[in-house]
Amino acid sequence: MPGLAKVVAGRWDSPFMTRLKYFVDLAPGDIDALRALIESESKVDKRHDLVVDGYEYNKLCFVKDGFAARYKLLRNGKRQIVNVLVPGDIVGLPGSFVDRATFSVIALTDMRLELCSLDAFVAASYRRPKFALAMSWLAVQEAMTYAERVVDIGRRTPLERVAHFLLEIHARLSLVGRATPTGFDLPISQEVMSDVLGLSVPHVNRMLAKLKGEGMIAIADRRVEFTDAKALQLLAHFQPAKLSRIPAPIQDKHELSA
Amino acid sequence: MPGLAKVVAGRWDSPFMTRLKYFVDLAPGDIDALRALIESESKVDKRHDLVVDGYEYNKLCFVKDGFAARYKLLRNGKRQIVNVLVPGDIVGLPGSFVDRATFSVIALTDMRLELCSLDAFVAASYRRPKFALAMSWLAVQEAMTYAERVVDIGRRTPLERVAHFLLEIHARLSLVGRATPTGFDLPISQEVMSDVLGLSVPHVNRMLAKLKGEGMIAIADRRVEFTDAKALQLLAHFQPAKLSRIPAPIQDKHELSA
DNA sequence: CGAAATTTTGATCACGTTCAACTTCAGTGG
DNA sequence: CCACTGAAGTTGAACGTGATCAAAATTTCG
Repeated sequence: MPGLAKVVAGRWDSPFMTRLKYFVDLAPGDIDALRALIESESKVDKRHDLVVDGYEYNKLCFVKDGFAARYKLLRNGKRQIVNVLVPGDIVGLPGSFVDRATFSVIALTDMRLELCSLDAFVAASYRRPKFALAMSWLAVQEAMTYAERVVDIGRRTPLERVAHFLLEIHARLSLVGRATPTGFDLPISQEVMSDVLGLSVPHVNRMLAKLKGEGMIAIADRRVEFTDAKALQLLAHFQPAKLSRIPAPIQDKHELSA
Repeated sequence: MPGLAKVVAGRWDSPFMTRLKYFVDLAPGDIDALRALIESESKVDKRHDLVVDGYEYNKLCFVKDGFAARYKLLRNGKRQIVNVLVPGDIVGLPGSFVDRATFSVIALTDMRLELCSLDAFVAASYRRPKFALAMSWLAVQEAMTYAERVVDIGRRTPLERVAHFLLEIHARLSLVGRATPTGFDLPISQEVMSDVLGLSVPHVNRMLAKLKGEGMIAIADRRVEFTDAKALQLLAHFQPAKLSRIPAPIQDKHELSA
């Protein structure tokens, strides 16, 4: 709703598609097939659940717009968010691959989604193995995101954690064209951040204040600007991982598209 | 070397294969093709590196025997282990899917490995899409393991963490037949455990002592026995996630094997 | 405008780290 | 057989960080 991203979109501007193109060659036929998998679009309002812990869920559900959080609620009332979903991410990864989802997903903002059933995707994968390979790559990326968060929470100081988180979100938003080189909109509360980083709300607040005080970031109106990206990266020890490309099948060269 | 596991193996007893069978139907032809992908076997001694952070690595490398740890070393000297690899796990997941590995892997015990190049696997996947789908499922499982660890470290108490870790390893070893219903061999030091759980060594020691004191576990000679599995599961809030099966392609029914 | 959510600040305190010493045990050579 | 060595496990004391609780300030939204 806020007039932030003026995405000069093509007819079918899907952040998911944008993400795919970084590591897989998609022939026109592939793109059409992928498009055909999208059953429908839907909107979900802020604060509404997308997936509930313990229920079956079998949609892939690509995020077209908005933010969401994948989390687990513990019986002591505490909540841990394992990942913040941004445009291009898949809601049902990993939830749709198990009998009963073990994590819930909640919308942090109003969202636009593209629905796709996992069964349909798998069926398509048998005809186009490339799709299944792409799913492997996506799942690997998901795993790496989590692994990095484990390091964050386990062994980095609270200040480093906050810095690392901001850099990670920025990198992921950049991939789908939702960030400028030095800043991005971050429409999430500090409470959410604290549940991502395993800290208390007051402490997140203090760490953010410290980053501001040291001139590394500026926050205004839920927009983050890196005022000293170099220092921030040094502090957070941030090293973005780049997925390798999926090798093409060894066959007729002339079949490959430009 | 310690004469603990007398694996009465078949001709080709691969824990990796065992794991696959839980979620994918493998026809005899599939099994042969998979077998053909194994280039060679190799051994790695305890304390030796399998993957080094920052280097290219393009093998999948299935663990046949032994334990390893995937970790990251921070510049302050701290180490965070993001996952303990057990038989049936894949060393190169996710390391081989990125330009340069962002995590290192070290052998915690002497190991036996089955080598398989990622390129060969991908090539095979184009002919047998089922392989690529299986890889997706495996990567998803890896992601879920990490997600659970994030919850562990972020919001569970140290006592719960230790309990949860023991239950998780037990569940994973059970899947590949390396555990009894109530116990398993855990040939890793408390220092390793502390780096998995984001705790200090003395504190891990205290928590283990507490679990023993409350009669939930018994440890002797690097073997863990659950003396009160019920209480342990309650404490850790352990809920094992079960992968769904990969749907078969929609075609001639008679092609399916028993 | 009123109500609710969020951000900010402060004071206190418990938990888990840190550091150190000591024990235990396996392996090794005198 | 027993000292020597190094790795791993155990215990204790002191300290500091970040949680907790509480309250105020600020913003958002119905």
